[in-house]
Amino acid sequence: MTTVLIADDQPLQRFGFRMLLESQDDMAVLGEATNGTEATRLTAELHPDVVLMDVRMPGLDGIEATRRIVATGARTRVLILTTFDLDEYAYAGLRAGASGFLVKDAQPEELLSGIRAVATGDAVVAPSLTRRLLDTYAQHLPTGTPDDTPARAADDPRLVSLTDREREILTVIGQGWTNTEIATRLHLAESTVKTHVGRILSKTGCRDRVQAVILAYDTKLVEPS
Amino acid sequence: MTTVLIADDQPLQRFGFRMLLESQDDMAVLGEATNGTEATRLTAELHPDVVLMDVRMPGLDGIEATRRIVATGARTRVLILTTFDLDEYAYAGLRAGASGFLVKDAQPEELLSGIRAVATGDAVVAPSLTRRLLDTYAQHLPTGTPDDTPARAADDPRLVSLTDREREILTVIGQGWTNTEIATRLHLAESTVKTHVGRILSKTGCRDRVQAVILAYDTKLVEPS
DNA sequence: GGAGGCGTAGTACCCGGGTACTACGGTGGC
DNA sequence: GCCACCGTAGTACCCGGGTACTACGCCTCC
Repeated sequence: MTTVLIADDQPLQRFGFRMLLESQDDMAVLGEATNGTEATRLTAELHPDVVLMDVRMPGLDGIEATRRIVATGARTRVLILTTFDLDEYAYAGLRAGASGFLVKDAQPEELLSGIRAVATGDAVVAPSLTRRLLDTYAQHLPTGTPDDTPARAADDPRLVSLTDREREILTVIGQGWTNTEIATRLHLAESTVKTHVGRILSKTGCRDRVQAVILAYDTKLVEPS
Repeated sequence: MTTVLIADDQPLQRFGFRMLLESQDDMAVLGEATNGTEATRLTAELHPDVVLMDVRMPGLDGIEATRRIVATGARTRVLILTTFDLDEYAYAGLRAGASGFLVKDAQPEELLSGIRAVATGDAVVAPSLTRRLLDTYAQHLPTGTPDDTPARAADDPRLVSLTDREREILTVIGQGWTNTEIATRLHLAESTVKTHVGRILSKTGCRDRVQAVILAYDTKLVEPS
C-alpha cells in the first residue's frame, strides 16, 4: 500500500488527484495540504510514502517545501507536479531533492506509475523535461575527442535557464553587492533589481541570495580572489 | 593646510582633538560628526583631507562609515582611532579601506604626524598593531626553505582573530545555513547564533553574511563543490 | 582570587531582502 | 499581426538578519 499526501492550492485539482488515487486499491490518500507549510507539517505528522507536490502555492511554495521535507531526512519521497514553466522549475525542484518531476497534463497512468516508482525509491522525470535535461547535459558529457576548454562553467546546467541579464545580476550578487548597490551601479530601480533577484532565485532553486552566492562560486561564475 | 573632520561620539574626545589640531598652524578642523552617518554626509559636503574616525559610534560605526567614504572614490583619507580592542577591529578597518589605524592613547605628536602622513597618501598603523600584523603575516611570507603545506588557508590573516567556535559558525554560514538552521543543528539558541554572527562580522569587517560567505570561499574555509 | 576571554542567552528595535502581484514597451519568431 | 519573452518598474507586505545592549557561568592565567 502506497500512502500519499496531496499538496495543491486548487481544491478542484486536489479532488481530481484524490479520485484518481482512491480508484487504485494499492494507494491511500493520507491527507491534503493547501500550501507548502501545511505540506511540511502534515508530512512530519503522517509520514506518507509520497508527497504529490504542486510547485505554485501561496506562502511557502512547493520547491521550498520539498527542500524542507528532504532536509528532515524522512523517507518520504516528493513528486513535483507543475502545469507548465518546465524550464523554470525543473532544476529548482530537482536540486531541492525531489524524486520526480511531472507535468499535470500527463496521462493518469503516467502519474500513477510515477507515484509507484518514487515510492520504491526510483526517480521519474517528465519525458519533455528528460529531453531538455539530456540536451543540456549532453554538452558536458565526455566526448571522444579530448576537450581542452577548461570547464567553461558559465553555462553550468544550473544556470542555463538564466537570461544574460540575470547572469549578470547573479555575478554581482556573488560579489556581495546589496540590492541598493546593484541598482545604483547598474542604473536600475531597486524594484527592478528585486524582480531580477527573485527570478534568479526561483529559477536556480536558491532559497536566498546567500545560496545564490554559493551557487555563483560553485559554478565558477565568480572566482575566489 | 590639512583639513580634518572629526568623527567621535564623545564630546570631550572631540574637544580634545579639536584643541590639539587647532594648535597646529598647518591644520584646520572643518567640522565634527557624532556618528557614522553624519561622518559620511559631512565628508561628502566638506571634502576634508582626513577624517579622524572613531570605531565605536552609535548607529553607523566607524568601519562601515569608512567603507562608504572610501567607496565614493573621494580623495579623503580615513584615519581610524580606537581605544583598545585592537585585534578586533584592525582587519575590519583596514579592509574597509582606511589609510591608518591608531590607538587613542598615542602621544599627541604621533597623532599629528599620523594625520600628516595619511593626508599625503601614506599609511600609518599603530606600532602595537604593526607588530601583530607582522607576526600574522610572517607565517605567510615565502621562506627560504620550500613550504609544501598547500595553503593551510584556515589561518588566513583575515580569520586569525576568530575563535574556534566562530570559525565553525562561519563555515556553516558559508554553506548557506540560516541562523535558525544553525541554531537547530548545533543545538543553540538563535540569539546565541546571532551573537556569534555579529562578532564574526565585526571581526572580519564583513558587512553582512553574504560577504561572510564570500570570505569563507576566498579563504578556502569552505570549498566549491 | 581577581581579570579577562569565551560561549552561551536574552530583549528590543530597525531595515534590507524576498514574495506576490501587476504592468508596459521592445523585440523576435511564427 | 500576434504572441512570447525579456527587461524594466511599481506597490504592499512580512520576516529574517543585523545591531545594541546586558548578563552569566566556566576557564585559564597571573
